[in-house]
Amino acid sequence: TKTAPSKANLSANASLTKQIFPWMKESRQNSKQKNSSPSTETCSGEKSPPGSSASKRARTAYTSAQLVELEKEFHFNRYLCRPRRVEMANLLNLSERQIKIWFQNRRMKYKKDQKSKGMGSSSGGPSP
Amino acid sequence: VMILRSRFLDARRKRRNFSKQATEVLNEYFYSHLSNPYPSEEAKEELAKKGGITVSQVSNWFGNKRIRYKKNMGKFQEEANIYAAKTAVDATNVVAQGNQANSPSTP
DNA sequence: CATGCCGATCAATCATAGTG
DNA sequence: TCACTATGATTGATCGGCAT
Repeated sequence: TKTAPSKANLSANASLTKQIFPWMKESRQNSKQKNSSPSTETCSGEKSPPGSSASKRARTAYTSAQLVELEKEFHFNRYLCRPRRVEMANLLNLSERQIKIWFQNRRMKYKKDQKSKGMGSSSGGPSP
Repeated sequence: VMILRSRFLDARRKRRNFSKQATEVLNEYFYSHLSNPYPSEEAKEELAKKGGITVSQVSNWFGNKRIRYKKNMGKFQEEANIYAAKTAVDATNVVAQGNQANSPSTP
């Protein structure tokens, strides 16, 4: 509570506060990051994996309209070709990178769903 | 904003908290591997079996646990001590274990 | 050497269950 | 009955590895 920043200063281990293992540290965006610099980039403008400077990785909430289009396209093709990706990007006002990532995540979700549906005997579990 | 509330029919609606048994098994593993709380796929399957939940649920649990633990370690102190006492595995140096009996430096 | 995909995670957020 | 917290699930986006 109280948006106390408290970046966790181990403050020694008064009682038995184990330790601060690496995974507990500020993770992500730490090791390295590729950045675009050359000219001819495949993707549209969006080419600066965050980390250091601008465009922080904000969880842009896609509108239902965008999701409907993406979902529709996914049912048509689980994989997108370059040209199509460009179209979608302009149509939905999203970067090619975002479209690519959305499809990637969607495929993973699809695979997960297929798995859960594969099992479950006749009268599956969650049936009230 | 209001345009996005189309999530009113999401799947994450009806949620049930895990059984005491499941929570027990998960916490036991988490705190006994606090140095590296990343169970392998096999370990997840075993935890899922012991807790009577799915592997995905085990993954979700560890994902949430890790983030929430590091976000506010102080809040879990008590819990940590309780489970830390139960098990001992905690191999802060599972990797070091190998070289200890051999060459100290990494070739 | 660049680009796309996969698998695992992260991190923010949603929606509900619990608690006082 | 209500505010606030605890917690399971969803998902946009990143990281490392591998294939093309």
